[in-house]
Amino acid sequence: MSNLIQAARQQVDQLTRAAYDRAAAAGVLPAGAEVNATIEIPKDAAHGDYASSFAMAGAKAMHMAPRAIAQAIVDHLELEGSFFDRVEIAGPGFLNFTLGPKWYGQVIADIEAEGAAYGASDEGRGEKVMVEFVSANPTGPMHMGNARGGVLGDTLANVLSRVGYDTWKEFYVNDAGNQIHKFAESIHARYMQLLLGEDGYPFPEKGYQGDDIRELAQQFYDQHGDSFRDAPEEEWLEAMGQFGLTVNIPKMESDLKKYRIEYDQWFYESSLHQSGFVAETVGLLVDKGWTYEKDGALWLNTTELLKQKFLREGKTQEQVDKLDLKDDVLRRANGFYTYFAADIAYHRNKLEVRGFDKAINIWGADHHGHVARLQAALDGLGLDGSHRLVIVLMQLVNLLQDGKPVRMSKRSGKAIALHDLLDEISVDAARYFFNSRASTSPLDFDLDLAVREDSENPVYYVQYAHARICSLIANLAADGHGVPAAADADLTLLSGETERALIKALSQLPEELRLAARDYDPSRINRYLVSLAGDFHRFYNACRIKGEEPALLSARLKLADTVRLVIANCLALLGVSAPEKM
RNA sequence: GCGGCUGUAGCUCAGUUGGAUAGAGUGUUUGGCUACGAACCAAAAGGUCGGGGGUUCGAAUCCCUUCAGCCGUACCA
Repeated sequence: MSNLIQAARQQVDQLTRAAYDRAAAAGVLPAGAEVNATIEIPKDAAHGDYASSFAMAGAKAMHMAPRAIAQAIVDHLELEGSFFDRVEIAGPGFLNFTLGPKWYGQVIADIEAEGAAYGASDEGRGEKVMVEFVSANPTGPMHMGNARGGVLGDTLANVLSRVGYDTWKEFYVNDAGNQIHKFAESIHARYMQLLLGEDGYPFPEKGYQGDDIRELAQQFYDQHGDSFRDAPEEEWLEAMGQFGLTVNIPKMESDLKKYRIEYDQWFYESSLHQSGFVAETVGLLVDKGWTYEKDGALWLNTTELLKQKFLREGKTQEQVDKLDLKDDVLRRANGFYTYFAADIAYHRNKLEVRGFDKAINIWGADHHGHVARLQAALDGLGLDGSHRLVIVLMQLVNLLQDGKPVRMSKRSGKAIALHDLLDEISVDAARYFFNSRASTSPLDFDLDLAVREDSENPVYYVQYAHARICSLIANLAADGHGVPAAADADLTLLSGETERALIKALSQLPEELRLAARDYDPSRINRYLVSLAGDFHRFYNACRIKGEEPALLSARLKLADTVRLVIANCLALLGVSAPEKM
C-alpha cells in the first residue's frame, strides 16, 4: 500500500529538519526554534516537485531573513540516498525540492507490485460503514436524480472499500405510509376509469399522474377483471398497493442492475412497522423524556434536541436563540407513525442493532432540512447521530430541453425515467456523466445534448487512452516486444518532461482516493482520469515507442502498460468499462 | 423571518494544509499524420475569483458584511 506522494512529502520534512539540526549544531542558525513548515506541491513545475515553507515559517522564531535561513538549510542538506536530486531557493524563501530517477522508477515498481489493488490503504481501519443510496419511492419510475444518486453512492462505496472501510450498500424501500396509500388510490382510480370510462370516475387530486399508473391498472385488470369494482375500500387499498409494489420493486431492481448497481440489501420500511421496532423506538424517546402530547399527537421535542446539538457544536446561545426551530410529530392523532418516526427507527437499526460505525446516506438537497433533526433525534437516543450519521447532500439535477429548464415532477409524469435514459445513451456515458460534478453542485442534464454529443463525453477521451495502449501493446507483441517487469527495464531512461509528468500523475492515485473518501466526493476520480489520460496522450505524442532502441522501447512500453493498468483500475471504481478497442 | 447549497474565462467547471505568474474542458483563431489509433497533440486569445471590509509575510481559500440564483422551513415522504 504505497503512497509515494506522501512518502516524498515526509522525506522533505525529515531532510529539512535534519539540515536544520546540523545547521543549529554548527551555530549557523539559532537552536531550538519551533517551526511549523508546510510542504506543498507547486503548481508550476519550474518550482520543483515539492516546496517547503520552512524558512519563511521560521523567520519570526529565528529573527532572521527567510532567504538567509533557506541558505543555511541548503548548505547542511544531505540528499544522498533520498528521492531528491537537488534543492533550490526561490521567491521569498521557498525550498524547492526536485525528484530524481530513483523516485520515478519506484512509482512504476510499486504499481506493478500492487496490481489491481493499487491505491488501496488502511485509511478506514476496517470501520463498518453503510452507504444507503437511491432509496427511491417505489410508487413510480426512477428519474435523473436517482441516476445521479445511484452513481454517487455506488462509486463512493467502491472508493471507501478501496481505502480500507468495511462497506455495505443498501436500498431503503419506502413501502409503507401515506405515499403507498396515494399510490393505491391512483391505481384504483385508473382501474375504475378502465371500467367506467375516463369521465366515469374522478382521479384523486394529489394522485400520481404518470402513465405507469395506467399500466399498473391495466395489468391489475388483466389479472383480476372487474372483480374489484365493488370491493370495499380497505380491500382494494391493500390489494392494489401490494400489486403495485410487487411490480415496481423488481423493476427498480432490474433497472439498477442494468445501471450496474447491486446492493448488499434491500431493506423494507414495512418490516420496521410490523416488528414493532418503530413503536419500541418511539417508546425509548418517551422514556428519555424527549416527547410530549398535544392535539392528540405525540411530538418530539426537536427544538431542545437541536439547541443542545448546536451548542455542543460551538454555536453561541445568541445564535441558537435566533434560529426558527420547530418540533416534529412522531405519532399522528390518527395513531399512525410519521415517516420521521420510522426514519429514526431505521437509523437506530443501522447503528445499534446492526452495529454500523457510520451510516452514510445520499440525499437530495431538498431534504436538507431533515438532516440535523434526524441527527439530533439519534443523539437523544444516545447514539451520537451528530457524528455517526453522515448525510451527503446531492444538489438536484436540472432537466433541460433545448437549453430550457423543464420542471421535473413525478406527479405530472414529466420526469425522464432512468430506463428511458439507458435506451438512449450507454451505461458508461451515463455513469461517467452523473459522477462528473461534486455532489454540492447542481447538474444540468439535457437529454438532446447528451444523445447528440455522445462522442464529446470526456469518458471517451479516457477510454480512448486505454484502447490506444491496448492496441500499442498488441502491436508491439506482434513484433516480439513483450511488456517487461519493472526490475528488467531501465526506468531511469524515462527522463523526458512528458514521461516524468505522466509518472507523477500515476503516483497521485492513492492521494486522490484518500481525498475522495475524506470529502465523500468520488467525482474526483473523473477529473483524475481526464488528467491522467491527458498526460498519457501528451507523452504518446512526444515520445515514440515502436522503432526506438530496445532499452528505451522497453521502458516506455512498461510506462504505457502501467498507465493502462491504472486507467482500468479507476474505471472499475466508477463502474465504467475499459475497452480494448473502440 | 430562519436555514442549506451555489457564485472563478463567452459557456461548463477544477483549485488539496492559506503560498510563487488563478487552471482545465468547450467554444473562437492558427498549426501538426507517408507516423505505435487524429475519438489525439501543439500554440494564441480569453479573468474586478459576485461587491465591500478584516485577519497576515501572503487570501479564490479563513472571519464579518452585503448582493444574486436555486432549495428547504407539513399530523408529506
